[in-house]
Amino acid sequence: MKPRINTMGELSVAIGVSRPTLSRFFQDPSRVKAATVKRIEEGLERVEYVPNFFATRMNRKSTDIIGVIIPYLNDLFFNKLLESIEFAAMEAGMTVITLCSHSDPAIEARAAETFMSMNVDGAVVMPLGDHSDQKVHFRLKSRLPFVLVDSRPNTMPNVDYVGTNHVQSTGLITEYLCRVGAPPVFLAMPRGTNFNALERENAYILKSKELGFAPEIIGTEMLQDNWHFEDHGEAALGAEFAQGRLMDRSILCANDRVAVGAIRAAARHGLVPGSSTKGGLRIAGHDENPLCPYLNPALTTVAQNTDAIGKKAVSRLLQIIRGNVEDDTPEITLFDGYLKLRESA
Amino acid sequence: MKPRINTMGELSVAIGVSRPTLSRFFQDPSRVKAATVKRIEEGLERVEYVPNFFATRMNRKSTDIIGVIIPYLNDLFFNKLLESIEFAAMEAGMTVITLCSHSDPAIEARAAETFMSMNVDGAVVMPLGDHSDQKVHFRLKSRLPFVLVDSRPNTMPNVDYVGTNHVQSTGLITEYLCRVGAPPVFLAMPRGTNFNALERENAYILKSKELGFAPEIIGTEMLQDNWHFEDHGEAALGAEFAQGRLMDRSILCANDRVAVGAIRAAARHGLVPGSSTKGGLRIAGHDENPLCPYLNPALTTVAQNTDAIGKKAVSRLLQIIRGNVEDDTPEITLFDGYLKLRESA
DNA sequence: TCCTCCCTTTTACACGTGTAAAGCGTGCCG
DNA sequence: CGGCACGCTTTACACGTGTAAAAGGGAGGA
Repeated sequence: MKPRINTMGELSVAIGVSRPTLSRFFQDPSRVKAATVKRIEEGLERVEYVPNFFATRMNRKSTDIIGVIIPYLNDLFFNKLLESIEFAAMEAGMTVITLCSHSDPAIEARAAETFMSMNVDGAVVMPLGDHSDQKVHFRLKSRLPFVLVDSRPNTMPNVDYVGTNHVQSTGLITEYLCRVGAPPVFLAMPRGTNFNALERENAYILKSKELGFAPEIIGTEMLQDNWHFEDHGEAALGAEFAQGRLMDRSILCANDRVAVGAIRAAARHGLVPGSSTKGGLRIAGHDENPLCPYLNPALTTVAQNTDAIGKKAVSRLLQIIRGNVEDDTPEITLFDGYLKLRESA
Repeated sequence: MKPRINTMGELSVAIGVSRPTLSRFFQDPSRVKAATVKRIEEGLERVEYVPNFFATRMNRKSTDIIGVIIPYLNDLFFNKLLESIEFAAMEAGMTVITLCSHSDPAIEARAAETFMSMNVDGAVVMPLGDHSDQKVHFRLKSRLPFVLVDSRPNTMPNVDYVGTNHVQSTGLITEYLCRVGAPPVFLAMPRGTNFNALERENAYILKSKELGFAPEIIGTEMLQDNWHFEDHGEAALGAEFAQGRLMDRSILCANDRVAVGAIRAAARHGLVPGSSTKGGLRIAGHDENPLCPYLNPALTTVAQNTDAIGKKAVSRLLQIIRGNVEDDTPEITLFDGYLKLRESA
């Protein structure tokens, strides 16, 4: 076992280089002459030393940390977004610390406090649908560079935001469904749960006017008492099928998890949604949840460009952090969705 | 806006309470007289102050942080495990910091260094199947309380470990499949990728000897060049179906993600695996991935007790941290799996 | 009125590293 | 050989909080 060394001071006597030089070395080796770098690196080979994370961050003007808040862990879509954010931040040399709200506004609030107490350089927040405490977001915004991602309360128009253009994305899939069959019915989320679902619903109505068909919307009420989107989709569409309705229609779901439930409802009624069957049931979703290709039938959907969203969120944050902003006008960036045609529609 | 205060020193003059008393208050209000607590709390109402996370952790003997390493983000099973760990740690008053390996041993190694530099009280690691650099785990183990979770290299028998008893769990589903139909074929993972899959394969062979049938194993070779377990399952079973084989057998898959692919392969060949069809194709998995109930058909599987595993990992870690261990014998805890009977088998 | 106990304040030092300023040694150039 | 620039060392102070020891103050009891 190598001898263990706890402080930079001990290390400096152990390898015969002054402490300030070591400090510069650990921050950026190029600030130290090559020969000295070699001597330090050889010394580190013979010894067990790790600089103290807290001590280093306490004194730097910048902590090089980006805090990310994710709403819950049981949804691969958010994990994909998180992955994209983490890679973008890694590339920029930032350390990412992720905290999860676990569907609880109180936990989200605590996470925000933790980030403030850490003096993170900036924060990326994916909110809890309608359930976030907006005071928490305002507080974060007032204290540090802050970007909202994925969804946005309509009461916060003055915050940097990166997301999907739901008018475009929902319009795209609506047009597609009209092109290959009868105009779709919209399977919504219950009221008061999810900004994105409501935006898509409105985009669907808009597109229906443009194309000249009468919008039909189901699933606006909560039939289930739990919070699983899949169960909501299954219950809402199942109720229609039970009355013999909609069995040969196109169903556009507010998101993929609702669509998963819709497909289950179809299976229970002996129906197989599909693009190949002429004039039959079709089901489409929204988001491109990673499990879409593996469903039976594989789910046709509109992909959100999670890669672009994550990259943009990080680059915008860095722009604010580094002060490369002429004015403090918040920037709203919306990426287009793109069709993912599979078996279900 | 409330006036912003940056240090405990400023706060102490602002509300007229000495700094050491404030320090005690923030660590544990019960160590301060009730009247003083009230005065401090009233003061905090009028002022904007957050204690510095780094400064507090630097000087305490204990950082109250548990570090968790998760192998990748695109698998809900690990997220479920993480959720259980986070709740258990939260209940114990610990802060959890999670870092993701993103399938890359180098990133995993960096995460381990980060935890060591943070002086976390302990670390929970879910390894990268066969791909973790074991030196990293040994290094962590030598420096701090350390528990391995979910999977374990056979070269690390002397480390605390919490997981599932695969002999029991695989035996259970094997027995079930034998009870309701012909003895199952085992759909394995390619060699050199996954300790758990191999353990289950061995458990299957063991049980086949006990029940007196000849084990049949497919999928030990990698047909796909990518790393998606689902694609492996689809390719391996699809190759059998293409030859007209196994179309009326029970298929026991090494895990649920492989089973997802197996179900896809069945669908492509016009087969519907199911428990209801007499003598027909059956497909079963292992793990109870959260998406199992939403597949078509819903996947029969053996659930790992993720809740118990997460709780035990945290409680064992706390036991080591608090020194409540008589000797340093590593503790191996294996929980039983339990059947989740659904449509597919 | 005095004593005692409890909680607070005061004072001082500690944690491990960042960072600025001044002094020193070395090698290069003319 | 003298001068200069560069990079290192030395020295000193800073960050924000933990923590220990000693001194102070107020309430309660005798």
